[in-house]
Amino acid sequence: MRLTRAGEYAVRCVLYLAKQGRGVLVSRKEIAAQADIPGQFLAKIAQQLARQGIIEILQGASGGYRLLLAPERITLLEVVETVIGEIFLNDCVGRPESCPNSTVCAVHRVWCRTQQQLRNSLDQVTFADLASEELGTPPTPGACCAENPPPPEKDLPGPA
Amino acid sequence: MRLTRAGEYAVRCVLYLAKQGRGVLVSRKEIAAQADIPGQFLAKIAQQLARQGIIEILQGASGGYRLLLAPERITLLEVVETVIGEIFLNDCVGRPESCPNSTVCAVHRVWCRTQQQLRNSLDQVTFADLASEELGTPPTPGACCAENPPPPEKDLPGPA
DNA sequence: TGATACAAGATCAAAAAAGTCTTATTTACT
DNA sequence: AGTAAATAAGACTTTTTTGATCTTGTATCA
Repeated sequence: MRLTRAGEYAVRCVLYLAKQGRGVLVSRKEIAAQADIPGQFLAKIAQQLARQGIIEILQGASGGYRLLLAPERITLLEVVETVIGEIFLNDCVGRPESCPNSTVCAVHRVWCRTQQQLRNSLDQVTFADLASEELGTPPTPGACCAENPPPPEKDLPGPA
Repeated sequence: MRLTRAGEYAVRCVLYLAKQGRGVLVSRKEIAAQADIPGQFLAKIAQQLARQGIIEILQGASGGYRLLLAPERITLLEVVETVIGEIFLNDCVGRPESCPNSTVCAVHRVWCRTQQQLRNSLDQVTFADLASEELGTPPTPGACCAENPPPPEKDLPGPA
């Protein structure tokens, strides 16, 4: 139930490229070193990103990768799903046949709805947002998790 | 990036018990058969649910499981997290040390926020909702995924 | 034409998930 | 008390997924 390493690497890669600016050629070696990604692994991820049209790969000596699209047009969802496939919270959502009664199943509907919500959220964040936020604004102290505690624990009466 | 089978089974188990009514004793065998869960696997899952105080386990001949709480007080999130642990969309959220610059990282903040949103959504669905919806209301034709298509594909200009 | 850089698929290793097995304990019934 | 029926608990096994590397091949520049 979490992002895979490949997904994380893809995000790092695109973010690094976004920071350099669209169209700027960067060697795989540099990205791997700077973003802390195993070189060969990055190669495979990059190929997926290229197939998706997000980056362009230049071969040959002094080859490398560069961002093909404007960072404003690349969303977090896009990059993540390019690498890990469409996000499914539950098998039954992705493969209806795995759940014979999915049309009747109330739980099924909840998963569908929640999943869409999640995907929409990720689809609203662009790499322009991410890059600028990271270059400019300082940490925005406490804008993160600490301020968004998990839903309050239900006050269970405790095991009888 | 999806619910594990154990999580799915836990939901099925609790839902089945919720349909029978709170406090009604049901044998593990029956649950396993009706909800299509491997018996031994169910045993382990049930133990976790019991530890959490959601169900009660009765041993001995004519033993079985029963719902300890009112279905209105059990949320989908609770059941799921009881079995698979707290939901993390990304490693860096769960273990800040795995991402040295999490305070600066814009992506990190997005994951945090989105994760909270997801968890909140699941926390708002109770098993009373699920059970009643399944017993009463018919399929609500097309209230599901089909009506909630994935975020429109960004119109990528395609690989140059 | 050789050195450098990426491509692409095969392969390997480690981790997680899914399920099973075995032994022990608890309870009901006779 | 003794036996059968039910679950407990943890070890163990198998399968799948993930993460990463290796190898061979192709493209480009000097």
